[in-house]
Amino acid sequence: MTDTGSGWTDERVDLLRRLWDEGLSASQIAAQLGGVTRNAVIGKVHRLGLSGRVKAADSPGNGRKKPAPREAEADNVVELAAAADPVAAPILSFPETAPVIVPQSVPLAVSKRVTIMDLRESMCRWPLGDPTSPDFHYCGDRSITGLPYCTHHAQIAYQPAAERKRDRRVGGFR
DNA sequence: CCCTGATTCGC
DNA sequence: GCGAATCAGG
Repeated sequence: MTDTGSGWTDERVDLLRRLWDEGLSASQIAAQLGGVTRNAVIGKVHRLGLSGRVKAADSPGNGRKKPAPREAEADNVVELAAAADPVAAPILSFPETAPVIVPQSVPLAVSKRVTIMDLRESMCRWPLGDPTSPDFHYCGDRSITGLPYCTHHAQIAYQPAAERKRDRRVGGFR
């Protein structure tokens, strides 16, 4: 079905160009493209003659910092989440189908109830439940560094345009 | 240890 | 052309 794996199609190269331009790291881009490693991305970037881009506002130095987005008032959670993650914003304001993603289904009894207060930079921000409900929480799994979601949810959130049109699995937003 | 991009080089 | 392995570094 279309190209799901690697293979630098025009679409993928274009996406690579835009993301690299936006300042995303090679690993972040690789995660979104899917089917490729950061090495592949870097290699391609160099072959395309795109290196040395504009410094991205990023402090990958190391250490435990990042205050984590807080100051939340339970009601604008979705907006706050989007604001905190420019990359996720376009997803939440998603056109076509899907009106504001408000996945729901997970049995609250089993959920870990990771509220926005518990969220750390390295935790998946995939929203679970109704944002207006006090039960609203986040996935909380280890997120792909730099991305707001874990590998599982990143795949759901970032579907390449090419395959997105044909593949839309929403049967339950696990 | 986490991560970053750069380079090499067999395929 | 591609990208894993490697390198050099924060």
